[in-house]
Amino acid sequence: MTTQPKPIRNANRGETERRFLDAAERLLVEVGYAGITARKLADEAGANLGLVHYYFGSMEELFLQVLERFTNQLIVRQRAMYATPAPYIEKWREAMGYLDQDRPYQKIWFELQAMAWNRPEFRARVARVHDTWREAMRAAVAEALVRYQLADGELSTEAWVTLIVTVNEGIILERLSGIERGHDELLAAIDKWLAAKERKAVDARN
Amino acid sequence: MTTQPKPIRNANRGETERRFLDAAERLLVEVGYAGITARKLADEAGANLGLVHYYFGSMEELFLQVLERFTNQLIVRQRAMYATPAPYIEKWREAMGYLDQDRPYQKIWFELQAMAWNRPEFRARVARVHDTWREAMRAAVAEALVRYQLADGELSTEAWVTLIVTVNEGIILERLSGIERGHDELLAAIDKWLAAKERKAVDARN
DNA sequence: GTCGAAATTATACAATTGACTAAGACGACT
DNA sequence: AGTCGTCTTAGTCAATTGTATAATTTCGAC
Repeated sequence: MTTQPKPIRNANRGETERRFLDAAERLLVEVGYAGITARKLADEAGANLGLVHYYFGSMEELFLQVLERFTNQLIVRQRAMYATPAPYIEKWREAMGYLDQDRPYQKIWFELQAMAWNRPEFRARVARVHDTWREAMRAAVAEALVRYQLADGELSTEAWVTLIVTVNEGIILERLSGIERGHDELLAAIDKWLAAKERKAVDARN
Repeated sequence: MTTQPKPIRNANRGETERRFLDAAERLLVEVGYAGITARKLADEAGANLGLVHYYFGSMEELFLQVLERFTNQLIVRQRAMYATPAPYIEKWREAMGYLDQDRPYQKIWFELQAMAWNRPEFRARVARVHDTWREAMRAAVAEALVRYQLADGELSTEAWVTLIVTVNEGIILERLSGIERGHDELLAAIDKWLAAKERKAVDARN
């Protein structure tokens, strides 16, 4: 009896699949989803065209796996960022750091979303990711509202989350079209405002 | 001597061109830019395939004209909205009305933007439209800041404009993926906040 | 009604597309 | 070394693509 609990597969399978998914992400950045063909993809992955069919069955399925893998990583990162006990301003600053550094990441994410606008199955996944993202934020924002004495203001936690998320998305969207006007100014003002709140919170604690 | 100042063209030329551009917009809503082919387009326009080449030369040129025409209309509407002497809250409410009613319009605009992410010529046009949009807003926002006693707050006019624009874009983006969570709540809170400011402004004037 | 330019149609074409298959290479096991 | 399933390759296929062109129709000016 073969004692292997699972059927042995050649070590290369996962490796090659990964190369395809990586290549797809690079091409999303370089040419956008509409410009990706099976041949370009195989070329970029340094693999044979036939493997697209062998591993994924179709381009549709491949894109779906790209979406799955990418959004999983996205969620992991978001959760890690918001789950720390650090005061909100630190999380905000980390998020703004991503906003500046991760341009390719953002291009991938928005290309996937644009693709999803016209594919119900993809849309559902994108919607779930958004929900998960908001959920990861909510506790941190709720905490911040208390810490910064905003809890009895005009905006509920849910409204604050919406405000924060949409501003972020809007900024990314504009940057994809080469628009940066006003971004730094707004973000600097928010940072300054948060810093003042944080200072006040620290003072009150002493 | 023929006294026609311009060579006579069949009356149908402009009409047919318009049918193509209209059809392209409908298809942007229905299937997205990546799903538009010359044949689908001719079919949707109720015209012959050959006319795409006859009138536009190429699909690229056709899309460019769609972008031009659409953004021109967009700018006209934005300018008209912000150029009135009405208090800011009315303009805000009108804009929020568009946000709810003009879903197809938004889909067209975002598809064109997604298309532009990977085409420098399109990107430049989109960037210019964004600038023009902000410009149209700026005066109205600056006025509002005075009227609502926010002029000496933490945010400059430019920062306020960025905030307003990005929140709008973020909301539209989320809705394209079927996400509506928190939108109404945030918008209602903003409306309430603006209404209070407006009331105060009217009272102070009496 | 005839003429000629403009508009429209039908058709053709080369190139590219996603999908598929048969044959061979590889690599871990006995 | 031999075996067997996995992986990889090269090549094929029908369908679709954007573009082009030749033939036809339309329609206002004369």
